[in-house]
Amino acid sequence: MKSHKIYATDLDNATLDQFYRALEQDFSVRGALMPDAHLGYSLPIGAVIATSGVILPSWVGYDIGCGMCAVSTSFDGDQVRRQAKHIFTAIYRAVPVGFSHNRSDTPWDCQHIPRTPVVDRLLAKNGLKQLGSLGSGNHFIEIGSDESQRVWVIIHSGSRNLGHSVASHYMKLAGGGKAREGHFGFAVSSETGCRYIKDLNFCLQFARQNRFEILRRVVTEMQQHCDGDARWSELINRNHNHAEEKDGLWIHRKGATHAEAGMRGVIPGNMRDGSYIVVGKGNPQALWSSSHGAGRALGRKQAQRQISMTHFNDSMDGIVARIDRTTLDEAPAAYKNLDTVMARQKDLVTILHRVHPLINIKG
DNA sequence: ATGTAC
Repeated sequence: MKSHKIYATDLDNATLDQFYRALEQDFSVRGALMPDAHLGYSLPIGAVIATSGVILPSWVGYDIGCGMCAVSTSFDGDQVRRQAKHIFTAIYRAVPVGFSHNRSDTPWDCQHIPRTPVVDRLLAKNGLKQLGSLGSGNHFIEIGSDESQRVWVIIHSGSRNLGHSVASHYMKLAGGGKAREGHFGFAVSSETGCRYIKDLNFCLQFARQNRFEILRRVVTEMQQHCDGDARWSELINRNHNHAEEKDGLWIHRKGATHAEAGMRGVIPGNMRDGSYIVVGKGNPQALWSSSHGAGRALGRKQAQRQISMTHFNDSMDGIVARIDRTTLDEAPAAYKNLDTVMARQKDLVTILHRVHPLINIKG
């Protein structure tokens, strides 16, 4: 078996099998499985695999560049608490959530960023309308307060339909039509491989710009109700779905955060327990990575069946959030314990701050 | 993960 390190302790066989099947591929060199790992398609969520000369769209996934932004602010926590319901309502007016996007294009100077006609077509269609939209599922906006009562704004979102369309396009190309299940990739020096890498990198920038735009809108809305601003120069941005070249290998991270020594990151838990702001240790055994969250304890359907609305309501006491049947599969009880996950990755990241939610926005 | 069509 090739060199690998597993940081998860409660893995099911299906997830472990999926990881080993990926690692067995000829082009796989080394692997790591983060403490929040669970079953995905082709590669588990929370897996990191280094390959030699091959890049696989299915190992990056559909939401290319999905990730986190966080910024601390000069807002006063008590004022935010008092205005929380107003801010909550204002954000839902300013940021499209779920499947929706903006009515008009969001300005973005992206002419200089390389891309192929695949991306150009999507931009000409409605790509720029998607900038500043949140999406659905586990994507969220969190306004919270840390151990020093400092207010943070944290965003989890990705490359929306643009990234999804790019990913689908290249997965079909790689798999000859059957995109999802196999370990189909491109030689990185092939023409198609170069095209995928170019569009992948564009999508990483697009996802980052999407989070910036959401952050800008959230802070603008907060300023209608409170005094303060973001400390923009200290903005953190980390994506957890990408592939990047390092020392001649292609490192695929699918639901895993890049965590080089000194690199800051954000590890979200759930809508009640909030998020950790961390700094990487650059652990080579973990392929310079950490978890991307707490990980799900229950699948979405299972969560909808098992968790009662009463329990969900009670567990969210004191936090302004959308608490109804549409967000039940995002209830705190659907996720693993965040502190257990953090304990398993103490050799991967150092904790800088703990942010507890005041307001949570979901699609 | 994504809206609306291989």
